[in-house]
Amino acid sequence: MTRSILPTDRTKHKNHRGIPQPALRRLPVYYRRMLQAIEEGVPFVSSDELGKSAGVPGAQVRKDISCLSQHGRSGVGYDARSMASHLEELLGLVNDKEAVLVGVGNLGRALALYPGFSRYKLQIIALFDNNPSIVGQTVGDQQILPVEKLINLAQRLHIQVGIITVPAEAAQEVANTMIAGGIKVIWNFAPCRLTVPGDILVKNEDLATELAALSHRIAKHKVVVFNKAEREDVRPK
Amino acid sequence: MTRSILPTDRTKHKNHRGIPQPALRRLPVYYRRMLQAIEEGVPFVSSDELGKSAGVPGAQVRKDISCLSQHGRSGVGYDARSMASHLEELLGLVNDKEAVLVGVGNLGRALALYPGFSRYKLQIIALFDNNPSIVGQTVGDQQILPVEKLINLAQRLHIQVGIITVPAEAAQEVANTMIAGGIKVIWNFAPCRLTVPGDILVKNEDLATELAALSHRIAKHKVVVFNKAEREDVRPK
DNA sequence: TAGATTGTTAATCGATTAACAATC
DNA sequence: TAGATTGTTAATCGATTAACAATC
Repeated sequence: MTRSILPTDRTKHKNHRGIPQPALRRLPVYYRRMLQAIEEGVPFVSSDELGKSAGVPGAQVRKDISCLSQHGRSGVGYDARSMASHLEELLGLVNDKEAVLVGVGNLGRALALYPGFSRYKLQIIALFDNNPSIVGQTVGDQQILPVEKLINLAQRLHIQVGIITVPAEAAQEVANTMIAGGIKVIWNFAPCRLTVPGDILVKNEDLATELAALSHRIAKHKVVVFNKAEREDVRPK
Repeated sequence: MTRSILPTDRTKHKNHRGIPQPALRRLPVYYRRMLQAIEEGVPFVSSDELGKSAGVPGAQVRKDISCLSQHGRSGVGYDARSMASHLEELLGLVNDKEAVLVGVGNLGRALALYPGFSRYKLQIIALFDNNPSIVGQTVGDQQILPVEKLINLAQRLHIQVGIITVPAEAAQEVANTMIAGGIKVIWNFAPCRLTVPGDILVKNEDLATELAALSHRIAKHKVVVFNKAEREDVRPK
């Protein structure tokens, strides 16, 4: 009888990585639905109702919420107020998150001025660019600073988040600079993968890739619609 | 013996919905990697190499590519040129896709000027807004038109794609207008779900939701990093 | 031939959905 | 009590990974 501390150990690490990704992406949708309910003065929302906002069945919603330490009331639904504040906590929407943004082109400008961010407590506290002709300009009420000042500023203010909105070619170098400045989370809008140390969290937001995938579906979509019409034509009576 | 044309028919509709979503989102990444190889003059790329760009193992890449009608060469890899042009075809990057954009705020402006789109043959051929103070202005070389002109223009030019970059409150109405203009694919950047007929394809690009999910991971991330450091401190020797 | 890498099958993993007793 | 809706288990579905014979 060999004592085995080998892969044979099949303990299900149920919350090994916490909430599963797909569920995590639905929670903000539930959160918004709850805010809506509160605004409308509706005190409870059912799982089916929540499911409609996210495009999933009620069973999925109940599963998602079951990994929270939050409970609904049988026959009634989920308490909008308590669920909303619980989700706020869980999603970290109550924590201030300070960010710097590098690359003040059109996209950078748009993000710097996007009102949705401050609602979720993401504050872009400094803008950087390496183009001398725009350094010194202001966006909103913020001056654009030269990239050379990034490391020092990020370190001094213990910035957590860096947003990259430069062209793909420059993205890796900007990432390196951010990391040198102690930034731990990078939100990358450049269409490329970044190489980073293991303790850095990178979230890619790649519009070009999204468009390429969408493009396929557009082509496909036309065919489907066409076939549908064809079938209707052919159908007797 | 009953002839059954019922749900009992378990034919595996392998390509029922064509390429699985997750694979579809990786293909553009492979495509970009192939372009890079071509540029570098490297004629073949292996599945492991492709996997690195997408952050998946080589086996996954081979699986993904196996649903294309494209084949690699054992012991060598995939031909960069032939694979690139095949992916271009499959993803519909060769087809011209004409789009209109409604909501010329900062984000709309950024998208209208985004160079990545034209590379994939998405052409934004008209910009609309309902704010009289910006109607008539130009962005790039395009005039901003009043929304009232959308239906007519979309119908006349058989526009396929509509891009929504208005605030959440206005998004549904804009979507309705687009649909009335015969638009079949909607790329929605407003943080809300749209209600549309079944033959309309909606792709949501919801930055606020992404941020909320990211926010959770930021909070989580700090804990993980902290624990790691803790463990290192505690470790003997 | 020897070495590398494919295409594919089978095993694993994880997420979605259906169903229903428990509960308000 | 009757009706509605939860929380959870079991069944299903689909995607990822491992492994390896076939092939260049």
